[in-house]
Amino acid sequence: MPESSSASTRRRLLLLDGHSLAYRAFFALPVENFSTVTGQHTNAVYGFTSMLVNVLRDEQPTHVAVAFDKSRKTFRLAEYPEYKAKRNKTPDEFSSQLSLLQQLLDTFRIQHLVYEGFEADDIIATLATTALADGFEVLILTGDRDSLQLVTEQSTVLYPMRGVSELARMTPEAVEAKYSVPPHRYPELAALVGEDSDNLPGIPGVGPKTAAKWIATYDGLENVINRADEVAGKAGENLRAHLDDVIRNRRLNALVRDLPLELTLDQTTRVEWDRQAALEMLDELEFRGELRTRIMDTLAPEEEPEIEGGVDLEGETVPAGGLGAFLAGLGSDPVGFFVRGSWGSGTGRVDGLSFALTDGRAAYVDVAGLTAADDAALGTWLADAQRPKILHDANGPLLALAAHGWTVAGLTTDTAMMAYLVAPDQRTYALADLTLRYLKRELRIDSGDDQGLLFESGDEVAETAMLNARAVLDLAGTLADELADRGGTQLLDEIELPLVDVLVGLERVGIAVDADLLREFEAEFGDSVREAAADAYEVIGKEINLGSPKQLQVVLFDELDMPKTKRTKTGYTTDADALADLFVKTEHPFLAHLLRHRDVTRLRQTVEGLLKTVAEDGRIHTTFNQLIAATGRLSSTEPNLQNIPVRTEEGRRIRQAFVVGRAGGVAYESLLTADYSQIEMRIMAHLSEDAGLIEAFNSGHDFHQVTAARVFGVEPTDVNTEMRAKIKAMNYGLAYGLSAFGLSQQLKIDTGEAKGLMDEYFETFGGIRDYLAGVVEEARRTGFTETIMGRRRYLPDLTSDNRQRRDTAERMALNAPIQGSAADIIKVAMLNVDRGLRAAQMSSRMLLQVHDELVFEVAPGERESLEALVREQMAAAADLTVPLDVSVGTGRSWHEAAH
DNA sequence: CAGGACACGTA
DNA sequence: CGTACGTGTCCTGC
Repeated sequence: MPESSSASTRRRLLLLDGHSLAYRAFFALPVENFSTVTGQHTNAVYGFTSMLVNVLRDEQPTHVAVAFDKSRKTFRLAEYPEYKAKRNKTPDEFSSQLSLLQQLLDTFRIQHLVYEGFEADDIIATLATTALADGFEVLILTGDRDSLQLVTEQSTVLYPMRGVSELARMTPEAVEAKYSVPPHRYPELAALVGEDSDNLPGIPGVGPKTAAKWIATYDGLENVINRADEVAGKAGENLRAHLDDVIRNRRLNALVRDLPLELTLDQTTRVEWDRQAALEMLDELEFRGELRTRIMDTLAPEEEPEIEGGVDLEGETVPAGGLGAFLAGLGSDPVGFFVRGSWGSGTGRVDGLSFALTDGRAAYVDVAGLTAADDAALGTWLADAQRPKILHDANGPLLALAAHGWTVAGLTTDTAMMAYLVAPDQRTYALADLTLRYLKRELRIDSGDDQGLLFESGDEVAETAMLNARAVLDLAGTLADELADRGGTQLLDEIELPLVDVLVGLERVGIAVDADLLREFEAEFGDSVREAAADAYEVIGKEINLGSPKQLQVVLFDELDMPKTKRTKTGYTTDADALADLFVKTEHPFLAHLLRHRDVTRLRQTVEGLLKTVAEDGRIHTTFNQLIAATGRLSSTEPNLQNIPVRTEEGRRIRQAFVVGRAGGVAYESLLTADYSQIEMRIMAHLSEDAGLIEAFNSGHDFHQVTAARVFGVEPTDVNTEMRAKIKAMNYGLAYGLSAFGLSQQLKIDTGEAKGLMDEYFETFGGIRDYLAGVVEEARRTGFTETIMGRRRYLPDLTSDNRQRRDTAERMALNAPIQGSAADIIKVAMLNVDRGLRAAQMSSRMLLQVHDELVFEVAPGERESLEALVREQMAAAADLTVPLDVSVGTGRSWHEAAH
């Protein structure tokens, strides 16, 4: 932002030609390197933004505006039908970026404007003229040389050279030096020379040198025209022959300086950005890295936050021995509670705690300084369900507290959780981001006192902790209203919030592994990797990096001259599907060795990754993230235990290393796995109310077989393997928004046949077709999809103009209610199983959740009762029109417990 | 050294 | 040109 000292004396207006700059950027930056996951191209937006940011940073204008062309139908076209006629049709990849660019400017709160029938240049000329008359200094950033006529001592044109990073500073001297005419005569020169890009032909054989000489000799174009008879030579002849063109050129390249614009100069004053909105916009554009930093750092520095009033905190640090008295004074009002510490892998450490109350009081305690009495008092307060506590992203803090020996009751809400349920597509729910977004204030300590922080110990750690606790408290109210508006309160209170404790339990317990066996696998897979590599090298006669797609492409497509596969951004794919295809076509043994190498390398990596995470207790403690998946699923990290191989026997063996463990000197008896069979199709049957599908589930026979029989009109016993496989692929693909093309790819049949198959399927199960169409239609109308438990996912792209974005959003809309309802159901099952285990005072423990599967450790003597409990609670987790079928298996390892 | 691209594991 | 994730490697660009 402009510094206040000079803002009153120095007013500097920056004007940009949005269209010409974006157009330049479009051709300067490779479009294929700039597109979002949804396929929206962004190279023009990127290049424009980069230029804009640099100029804002380097020139520090006090005012700024961007002009765009309205359409090609300008007064110039009306006068001269050939105007800009040579210009190629604007590529669609460019046009779609203009509205995006305007959105970006809105987000950055920068004025932009168009004027029907005129070009961006004319708008700029008008604004520049007004501003100069008003004593402004003017900067014009444009890729259009016509604007050079606007250059004066107070008005400079910045003209992009080569690409988008270098700007030529066109002052009167620079114009004169480059074109040998003063700026106001530049259009006269251009009229003589012509302008290719505007399809304005000039005089044949007359370039800038000759034109400049004439203008100098005769003192301006008017005299050149009047005294054309005097001009000697061939060029003079041509001049006389093309006088009309020159006059027309001059008329057309004169910029209009007096458009009746509604925008006043005052309105172009730079205003501070909404940081959060800017960040969201950059997220949407997938602008990361350097440009993002440059934008945020130079133009929306955190030093100047948009604060709506400070926060009054009456802070204190609780002295040693005084915690009991402090906590007693908290009463039963909700407390914003913040835990300073670290956590992960099923454990953690608490360094400090802070509390914030609605009356403005706040306090911080350092855990290292606690007396035994403090510790006990804190334990009592934490465990008291009648003392309401609000946490932000409670999972980690609860792990840390638990590691200290404290258990928490009375967690009434979780601010990160609420933000997730309100908008599950967000990338993070960091406290500072939410504070900015929902409370419109920055979460930070200011060196000044403008936050109204009354606490002045200079202890930044304590202050920060208290501010955080206060932010949590304040956010809770705002987010609770927001969530209630979206109908998510029950989902929070009855499912997500109680689930936190269950997940903390799973993470703390972990799952036992046989590390020795893992090491054996590591060695074994390592041997296989070396063998496969050696075999591969032998075939091609040299050693390359088999893990490098780039090197593989050289070998496969250049040296071995194999047929090209599907394109990727950087070349041709070498994925397993493509390699398998190539093998069918070429039978080249290199491919077999390469595929083998891929497989065993992958398995070795998986095993190595697991070994690295085995804790001292001989168990692996994954972290279940509850706030990641937009559909409501959990995710698992460090390590991801939801993607342990199972499809191939070789990979499945890794599951032998996940074994039954022991606790408190007692060996558990086995692992038990329980999973829902075809839960997504059952949800589909329930939601679509398709009679045929419901009947298929109630028949008790093999689901894919029964549905295949219906589609093909045969008896179930007459369904062959191929028919079943096709319908199975359909069944699975339905919930993903499968296309005929996708189905044909998967089944390796032609698209016509796949189309026929889909038609036949939808003919048979018309309820499904109607349901799927209805889901998308309703989501487009309401803006969101909803699961059976009321979990919403907002999909604004359903109304996008961009086909690819819209199609993607439609598939998300098809999938979200199905996948999300399945997530709801297994979460309810986890809660009920957990309650059941505690109610029956059983020692068996839940260990893992893998989307439709739960894994348990069976305490001695509890196998039957556990199986009964799990079956009952999983089946009863939702009341659907079809039964929820649960299959159970036990064994001493995850592998053996398969069924 | 960070981060994009690619590949691939699961439901 | 099928949804939802997490992780490892290679390799480019700062």
